[in-house]
Amino acid sequence: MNFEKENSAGYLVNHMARLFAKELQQRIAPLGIVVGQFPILLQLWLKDGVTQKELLGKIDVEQATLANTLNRMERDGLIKRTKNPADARAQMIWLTEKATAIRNSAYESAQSVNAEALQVLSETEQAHFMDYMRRIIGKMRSD
Amino acid sequence: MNFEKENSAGYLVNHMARLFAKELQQRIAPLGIVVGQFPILLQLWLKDGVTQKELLGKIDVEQATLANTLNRMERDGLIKRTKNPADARAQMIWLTEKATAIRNSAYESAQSVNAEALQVLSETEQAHFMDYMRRIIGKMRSD
DNA sequence: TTTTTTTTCATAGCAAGCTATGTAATATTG
DNA sequence: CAATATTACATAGCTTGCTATGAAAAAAAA
Repeated sequence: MNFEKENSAGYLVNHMARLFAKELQQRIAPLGIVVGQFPILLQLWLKDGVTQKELLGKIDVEQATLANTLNRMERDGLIKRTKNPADARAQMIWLTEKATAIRNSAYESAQSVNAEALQVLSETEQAHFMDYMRRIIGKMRSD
Repeated sequence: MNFEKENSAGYLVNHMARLFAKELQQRIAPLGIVVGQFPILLQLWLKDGVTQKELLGKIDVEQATLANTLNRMERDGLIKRTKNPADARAQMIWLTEKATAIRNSAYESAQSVNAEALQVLSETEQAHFMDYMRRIIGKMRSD
């Protein structure tokens, strides 16, 4: 029995993910942010002043991962946290000026990584590729 | 300007990779191995008694990552290292009995993860999906 | 009201990945 | 041969992710 990594979906998926992350990392480094902060920023750019719980519902990582990343974001001056008057356990998470200022540049970085990576596929293929990923993710999260 | 993560290839790729890893992790845990060791084992099952350099050439991680993972594999009794008589800097890496014994079970675990994940795609779609990933990876490694 | 359960977040501890840098052995060059 | 460069691997230090567990506040139940 043999097992060729180039024929293993899991292997390719993992490799591809690291290449995407590495590329994005390089492009956003000048903005003073890192890849793990990206999904959180995306959500906070849509709406801040939310609790960690609310954020967690929008982001596909575990609670502990989010908590740790938020700590680093606070350390890096990207977010601030205020008390929630309605619930002493929860806090409200707010973007700083620094974080709001880089929004468009960050969007552009991500868009350009995506566009360049998918450049090897035709428009139709790109659409299929995205569709396949959404279906696979949908399946895997559910079981 | 808006940015929907569900429309971002990079986001989906990252999410999918974590789902694959999590799934594989669960299935190989009983074998006494973890996901990061998997690619290295795959290669060593093909051919052991190699130097770290040789291994590195077959595996898509950085040298430091490989060195660290090899240390944990040695700690976990999966590999042993012997001196290379021809070059005192290099060592030869050998699988232990424990590692060779789990080979087929490990293959099966990975195959089943792949098969179940891709189950949501038709045979043709699966082939296209793999092809797309190989093309994207090929593009991204080269620049 | 007191007790118990649940909720919200934090922390500990680990793996896996990266970049940057160190170290000893080998190869090359002057 | 001596000096220098390169090679093979290790180590330091960080981020991102996970599971498991703890702690305090809030909610529910007794």
